[in-house]
Amino acid sequence: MRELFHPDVQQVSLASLLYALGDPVRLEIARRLAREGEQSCSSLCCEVAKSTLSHHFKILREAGVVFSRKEGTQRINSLRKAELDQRFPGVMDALLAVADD
Amino acid sequence: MRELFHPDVQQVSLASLLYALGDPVRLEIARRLAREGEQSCSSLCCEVAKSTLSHHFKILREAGVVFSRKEGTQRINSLRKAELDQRFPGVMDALLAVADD
DNA sequence: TCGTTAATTCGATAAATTCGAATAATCAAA
DNA sequence: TTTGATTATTCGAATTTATCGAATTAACGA
Repeated sequence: MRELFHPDVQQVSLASLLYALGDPVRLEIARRLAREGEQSCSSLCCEVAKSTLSHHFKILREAGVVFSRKEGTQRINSLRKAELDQRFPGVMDALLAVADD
Repeated sequence: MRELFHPDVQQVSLASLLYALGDPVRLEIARRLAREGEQSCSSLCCEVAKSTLSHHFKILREAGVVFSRKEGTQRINSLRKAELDQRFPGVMDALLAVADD
């Protein structure tokens, strides 16, 4: 597995961030990473096919929402909260404070 | 022109709101409505075809972001700020405070 | 080296986006 | 009331994006 691209969050637009979070599966992933801390893709799995989940992680990663590091056969994902807070003050806190649907 | 559907904002999910705002054109429309107040579709026009703009307004409307009322041949659009604030406390304020890209 | 596990890539199908052209709705002037 | 101008929506086609299952890649451990 080659290393994955992680953008500088300063270069990410607000529209890109909202696009990444504007999907129920991706928003749920972000919420769980915020609440439960870093974890693998498979532990975050849900109702979609694993290839689709991989696609969702790619979008989250390329929007600067998550950081993924290799660990054995797994990829451990974490929310880039501090960087997002700096780039988009108050946004993630407000989003994460909204009650689940 | 028949009347348009406007959902109860209480029924709108956060993912739907973020999906609606997760497009550069639609985000710009919301920002301008917040900054400049209500206005017609055409005064908000931009780089996209008018049929595309009409589609963007439909998405914003169905996500509870904008309210559109008829006025002559125009449609006057406004941001449903108070209702959004009640449903998603702090979210719109944080988003609108982010500097333009 | 063989399995096992975890995740990505590939190829096909389904769904959404975009555009220009055509249509609809409203108003104002003749 | 009919005609023309303005504004916005709807339609149909082309492009792009999303989703799935199958195949592949990568890393580990027996």
